[in-house]
Amino acid sequence: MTDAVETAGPKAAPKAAETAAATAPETGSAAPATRPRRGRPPAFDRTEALSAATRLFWERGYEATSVTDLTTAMGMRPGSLYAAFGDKRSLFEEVVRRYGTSPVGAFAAVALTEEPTAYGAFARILREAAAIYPDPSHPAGCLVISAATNVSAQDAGIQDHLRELRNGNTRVFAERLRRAREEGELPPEADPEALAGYLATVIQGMSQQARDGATAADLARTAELALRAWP
Amino acid sequence: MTDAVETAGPKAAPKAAETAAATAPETGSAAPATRPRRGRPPAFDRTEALSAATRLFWERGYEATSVTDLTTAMGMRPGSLYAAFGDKRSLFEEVVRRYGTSPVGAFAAVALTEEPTAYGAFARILREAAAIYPDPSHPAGCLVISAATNVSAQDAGIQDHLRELRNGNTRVFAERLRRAREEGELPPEADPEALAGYLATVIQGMSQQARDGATAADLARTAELALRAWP
DNA sequence: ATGATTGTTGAGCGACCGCTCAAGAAAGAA
DNA sequence: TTCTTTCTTGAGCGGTCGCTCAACAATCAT
Repeated sequence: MTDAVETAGPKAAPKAAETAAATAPETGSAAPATRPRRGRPPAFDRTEALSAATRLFWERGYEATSVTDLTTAMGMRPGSLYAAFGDKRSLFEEVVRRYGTSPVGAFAAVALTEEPTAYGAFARILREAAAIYPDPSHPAGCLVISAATNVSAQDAGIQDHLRELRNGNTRVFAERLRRAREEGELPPEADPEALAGYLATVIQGMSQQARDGATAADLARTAELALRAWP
Repeated sequence: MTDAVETAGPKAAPKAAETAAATAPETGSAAPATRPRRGRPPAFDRTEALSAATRLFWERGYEATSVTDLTTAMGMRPGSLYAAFGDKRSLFEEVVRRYGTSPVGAFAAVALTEEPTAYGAFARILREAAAIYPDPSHPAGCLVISAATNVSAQDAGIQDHLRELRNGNTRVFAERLRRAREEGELPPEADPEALAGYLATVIQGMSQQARDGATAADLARTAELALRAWP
């Protein structure tokens, strides 16, 4: 349950960060690029560091994860972290962006594009959620759903950001269901918005259930029951 | 969605607090009690203070609510708060206990005891959740579901406490559904545990949806769709 | 009156928060 | 080599965290 529509658009260079991104936009063409950078090379692997940060934010949430927690898990001192990622908030946003393009974070969008029917797509989404959310190879549930539910007033923007991602997903659901009704897959009296809200509700509930210890088998049964509401 | 079975049992006097509780267990019988206390009377109304604390914890969660936030909203200085309620954690636990006995927090337990059929009980629970969770007279959603989802390692106990309340409710759901199957209301092939998990999932999802801005009308449609999965 | 009891107050404790910065280290460029 | 560039390091900034405490205030008991 995360961004179904990946907005890799403007981005408006935050301030720092984004140093190890560009591989070779200049330098002619043929060579496989990766011309050695200029100064001292970083002592950390950016991808691994982001994975460690993702794990922490996913497990505890934004505010409950301190910069000390992050530097310890990422194996770097505060100065390096701030030079590489900007500030805590920018790091979190980069984590969320990366999560949205990962298999675990983008499974819903993938199912929507790959499945020919709406029912096929949403059945697959619910069943994959049941398998992914309690998977022990990562923290339980969905990062976008659970990482910024308890925030103080000064970090309300983070909460709003994730909320907008969630509500955006629900809108994408509704869009797909409207199309299904137009194409005759759903009966004319079906209510796409209501069905989208229901499916989002079940998915978000499944994330919470996984965090409360529900197993993949538990959630699979929930998914099958949820599908019985299909018009 | 909170404690369906109210455990007003042992309690084991925390440390401080509980001062304004006993009204008149001694002093004979007839008089309407409330014999004046001994020392200086409190300058605050305990119920009002708890309501203010409840609102804050409900809205932002346990860790995101600071003691400064609490003292400001409750109209008292730190010393008074600690003398009256113990510490922040004890205050939160008292808030949760009180929430569990309030109409908003106990509606599920009430429906389970008042409705003769399981379907009647769970239909009422879903419909009342749809009306209560987005009610603007209090913070959105359910305090037990959303007040301790993001906590640091040192407050994991709070998270565990609320999780146990949630899972306890699911067990009460399953118990009611097992009875319904035994009594023939549900077919023999029905799976009470699975149905309980599904209903808990929908309810927890509805709480999240309410916090994301879903209206009572939105959630009412979700509730009706969810009920279509009933065996 | 005086003492006992209970509650309020304001100052402030140690710990941790997010974050910064001068100094040093490791690389390519000259 | 020396310069420039990039990254790391360790110390530590101001601020907020949860919480405590001595002094004072308001009530009942005597």
